[in-house]
Amino acid sequence: MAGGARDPGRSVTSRALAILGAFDARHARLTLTEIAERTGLALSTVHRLAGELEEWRALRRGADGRFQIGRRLWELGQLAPDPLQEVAHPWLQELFGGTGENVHLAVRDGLEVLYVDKVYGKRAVPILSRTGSRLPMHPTGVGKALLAYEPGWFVTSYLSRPLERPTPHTITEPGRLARELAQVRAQGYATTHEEMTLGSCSAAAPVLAGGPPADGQAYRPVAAVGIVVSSRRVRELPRLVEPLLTVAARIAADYRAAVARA
Amino acid sequence: MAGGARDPGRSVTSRALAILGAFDARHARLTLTEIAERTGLALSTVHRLAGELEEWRALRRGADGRFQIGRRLWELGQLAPDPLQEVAHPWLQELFGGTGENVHLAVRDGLEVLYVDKVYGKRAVPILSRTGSRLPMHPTGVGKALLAYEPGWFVTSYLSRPLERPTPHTITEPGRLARELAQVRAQGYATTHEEMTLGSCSAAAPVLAGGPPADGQAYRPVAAVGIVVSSRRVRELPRLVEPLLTVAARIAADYRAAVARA
DNA sequence: GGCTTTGCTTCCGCCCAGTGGAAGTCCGTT
DNA sequence: AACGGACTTCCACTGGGCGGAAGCAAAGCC
Repeated sequence: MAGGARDPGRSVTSRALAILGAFDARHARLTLTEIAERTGLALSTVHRLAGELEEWRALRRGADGRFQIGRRLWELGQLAPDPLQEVAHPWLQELFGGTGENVHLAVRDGLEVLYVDKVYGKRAVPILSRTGSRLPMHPTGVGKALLAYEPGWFVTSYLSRPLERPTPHTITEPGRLARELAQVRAQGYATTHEEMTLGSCSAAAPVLAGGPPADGQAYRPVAAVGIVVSSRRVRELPRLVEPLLTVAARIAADYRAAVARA
Repeated sequence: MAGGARDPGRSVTSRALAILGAFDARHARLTLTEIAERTGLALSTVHRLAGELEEWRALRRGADGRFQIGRRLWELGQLAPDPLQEVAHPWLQELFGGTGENVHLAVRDGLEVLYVDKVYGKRAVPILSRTGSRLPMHPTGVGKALLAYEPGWFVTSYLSRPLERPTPHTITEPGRLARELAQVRAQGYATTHEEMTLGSCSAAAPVLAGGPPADGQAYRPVAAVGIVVSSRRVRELPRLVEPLLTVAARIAADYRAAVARA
C-alpha cells in the first residue's frame, strides 16, 4: 500500500481479509480494538477498513458497537459449491426422520473436523456442533470415524501430539486410541461416550467414496455421518447403528455417481 | 490506491469486494475476464486481486480456470448471526416432519424475498428456492404473505412497476394483485398456483413479530413460512394450512420472547 | 499447417491512495 | 472533576497498487 506501513510487504487486500479472519466461532463479535489486537493492524487502519467492510455489509455493527459478520457474507457463502452436502442432505433428513435424533455431516479439514450440515428438530439434545464449526477429531464420533480410515502416517502424526481433553471421558492415550480406531475399522463405525460433551453419546460412520479408483483399492473417506443422543438414552444407540450405516452407504453411492457424472 | 487508476477515488478494498460481489446465484462460476467485465476493473487488476483472494481461500479456482466462492467464505458466512432462523428452524423441521413437504423461511430484502432456511427431504418437489437465493415477491407464496402485511405506500410502489412474469399463471395486474393481498390479510395466509414455477403450488403465512410495541398496534411481519407441493397434489394444500398457521404463530411467539430476552 | 480468437499471465513506470501516530471526542466510572 | 478505555478524526509522508501493453498458450477455424 502506501505510507508509513508498520509492516511493509503486506497488501491492502490481505489486511482487509485479516480483519474478516479475525472472526471465528469463539470470536463472533469483536470491538474495533479487539480486531486491531487480533490482526496486528493499527487501530486507525482497522477503523477505516472495517468501516468500508461495513458499508458493503460484509460486516455489521451492533448497537453496542461490536462488529459481526454481515448477512451479505452469509449470502455469498451460500454460493460456495459443495456437491457432497447437496447429495448427502436428503439422506441426513431421512435418517433424522427415522430416528428423531440429531444428525450431522462432517469432513476432515487439517487436524479437525468441519461440520458441513446438520439436521435437528425441537427435541434434539443441545450439542456443540454447528454447521461451519470445527472440533478436534479424537473426542468426536465423526472425527474417529474419519481418523480410522486415514493412512497410517496421518494417524501416527495425529496421535504424536498432546491431545485436548474436553471431558474426563476423553481418550487421549495414543495406544488406547489406536486400538479403538482398529475396532472402528473392524465394525465400520465409531462411538463416543461423553468424550466431547458430558451428557451426550454418539455413533458415526464414514462415507467411503473418494480416492484412487484403482480397482481392488479401498475407497477413502470423504466425510462422516454422525448421530447424537443424550447419555440417558445410550441404550438406544445400538438400534441406530444399522440405519446410520445404511445412510452412509447411500451417500457414498450417490456421491460416487455424482462425481462420475461430472 | 496508487498508480494510474482508471477510476480514481475507488479504494482497493472496494475493488476486492467488487470482485466478490460479481458472484451471485446466476453467476456462481466466473472466468477472470467475466469478473473484469462485471466489475469494470482492468484485467490485470482482477488477476492480482483474485489471486490474493484465492490464496486466502475466499475464492477457489476450478480445474477449468473458473473462479467460485471458496469454503472459507462459507465458513465465515456461518458466523453471521440470525436469531430468527435459529428460533424458526426447529419449527420448520416440525412442519416438515408432520407433512413431508418442502418447507422454507424467507425475509423481505428490498423488493425481493431472501430465503434464509429450507427443510426438505428425498421426496421433495425440486423448487427454485435455495437458502441464500432471492426471488421477486408477487409470484411466490412467502412474497405475497410478506407483501400483504407491508404498509400501503410500500405495496403501492411495489405494484407501480412492470412486474416480472415467470409463468403464464403469474398475476401481474396491480388491481388483481391488490385484491389478492386483501384476501391474504383476511384469511391470514397466501397461496400460489404455478405463479413462479409450472408444476408447483404453495401456501405461506407471515411471522408477525416485529415492529412498534405500541399496545393495540398490530405486529409487523419479520418473515414468512412457506410450504410447497406439486401441482398434482394441490388438493392437499388446504389440509396443510392449519399446521402452517400454527407453526408461523409459534415462531412469532418464540421470536418475540427471544427479542424480549435480549 | 498456419492463422485467428479467446483467455490468461507477466512486466514495469507512474503516482495517489493508504498508512499510523497523535490529538481529539465521547462515555461510563471512580 | 478527574480518569481511563474505546472510538473517531486528522494529516504529512511514501511505497504499494494501477493498468496498458506485450507475451504466452490452448482451442477453433479455414
